[in-house]
Amino acid sequence: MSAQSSLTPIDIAKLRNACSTCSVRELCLPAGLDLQELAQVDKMVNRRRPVRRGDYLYRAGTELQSLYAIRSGFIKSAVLHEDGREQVAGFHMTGDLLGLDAISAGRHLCDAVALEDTEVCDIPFALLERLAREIPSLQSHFNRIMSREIVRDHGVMLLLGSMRAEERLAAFLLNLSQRFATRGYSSTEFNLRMTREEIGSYLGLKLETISRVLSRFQQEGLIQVRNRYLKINDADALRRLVGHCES
Amino acid sequence: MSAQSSLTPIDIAKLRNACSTCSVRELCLPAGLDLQELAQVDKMVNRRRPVRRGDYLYRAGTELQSLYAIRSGFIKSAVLHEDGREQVAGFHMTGDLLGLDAISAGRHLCDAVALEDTEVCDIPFALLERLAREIPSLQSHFNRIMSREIVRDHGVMLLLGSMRAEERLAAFLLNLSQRFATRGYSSTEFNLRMTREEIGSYLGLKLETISRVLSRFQQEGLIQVRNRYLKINDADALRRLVGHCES
DNA sequence: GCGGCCTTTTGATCCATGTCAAGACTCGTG
DNA sequence: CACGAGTCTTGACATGGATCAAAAGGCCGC
Repeated sequence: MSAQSSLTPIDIAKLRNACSTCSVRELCLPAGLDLQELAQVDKMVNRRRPVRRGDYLYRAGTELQSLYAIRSGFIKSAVLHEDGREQVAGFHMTGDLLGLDAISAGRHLCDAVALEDTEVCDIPFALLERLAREIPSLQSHFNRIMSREIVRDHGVMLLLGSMRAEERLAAFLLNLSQRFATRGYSSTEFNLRMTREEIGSYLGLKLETISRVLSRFQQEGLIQVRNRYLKINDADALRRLVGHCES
Repeated sequence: MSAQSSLTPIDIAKLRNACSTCSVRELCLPAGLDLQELAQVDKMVNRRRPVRRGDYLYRAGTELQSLYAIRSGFIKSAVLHEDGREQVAGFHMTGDLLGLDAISAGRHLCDAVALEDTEVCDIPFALLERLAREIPSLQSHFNRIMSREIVRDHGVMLLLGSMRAEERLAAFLLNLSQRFATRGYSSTEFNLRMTREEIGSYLGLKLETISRVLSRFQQEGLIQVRNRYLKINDADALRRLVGHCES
């Protein structure tokens, strides 16, 4: 199916570059593209865009133009209630693909805000659909990405529906830890990019509860926290806390 | 793109039949298929399968073979914790497509159990992917279905994360009501297919709470309940209760 | 039609988390 | 360097929903 075996080292380097520089390894690396396909993908994803801390990547209600792959940085997505409350739907980091929920209605249903200076790759959705039509493995991979998002959401539902505050926060920290590890950063030491309030919103808890539970974890020696800095001392203990509920 | 204009009345009848009899109007109706495509879809979806009340459609851990479109009946999907607790992830009725979360890992991650005698259409996933490759509008539609599932999940997350018991139950009843209406049934009078415990699991509440809130709604004249029978007297009041949080 | 099991209702009490409030810390800016 | 806004911590108290318990009602097989 693929002409992968005919790739020269230069092609491979180019491919690797196209993927890693644009954080679409998520999207194209496992797809097994040939040279021509590569050129197409190259064209598609070579539209970088910086988003400064506090700026919106997109807002609820706007038309879906592109999906966005995070090249670097940190973004939260959130739905806004009419009464001003906001519910954080997810935190996204390097390599994550944003905007999937907009495909359904053709317009975004949540806001995406950068929590630190961020660079994304702009992936025009129409172009992606067209390309995926021509490159079956790309389509197949895209299906899996969508499905993975559904699985992730089910995990959050489980967390919100059946875990207590301590369990939720432990699960959250472990999840962050693991995602940093996957990206080559320390799994035990990192800076939170979000406020206690945002964590609380995501976990269905109030900011005071987040603060209290973090303090308790620290007292018990499981972690060290100071403001946004966080160090995990005893990941196993956290895992035991989460106990029977893995997402 | 499509040869739709060349369809004879007979073809159209056949198409309508293929769709309505198998509850894949969800999947194929909006796709604008031509005759040959129709034949292919026909082949794909003409595998019906009955599932008796209490039986599993699939179990967590089993390999993904097919997606399932519900032709009639009622199915719950649930993830099982190691400790035996279960978390209901969704209730599904006629026309719904099940199994999307399995695409990610190639195996099912939750159980699907029939809450009443049910008939589903078996849609081999490999075949669906192949067909979608040949019929762009089918692929496009499938993307939207996946996205819609993500949107639905976000709605549940919002409900679990930021609504109180009364609001959750009101939202749940309105959602059921609306889905029955869409399918041509009464929006105000229907039988619940699930136990209080299952509702509670879905909404992140205990069965006693469900029972109590239902009783309270009844006292206030919003609904009438007797066992599984439910009648909505004042949908507007329920909507006001849910207030600012629409999913 | 009876007996047993599952589901539902309702009451009493408890507890985890929310709410309210005060003060401390942090960081960016004038 | 001081100020002020935003963020975080901690305490006291309130409360929604969980838990425990008992009894009633419905359903199914015999």
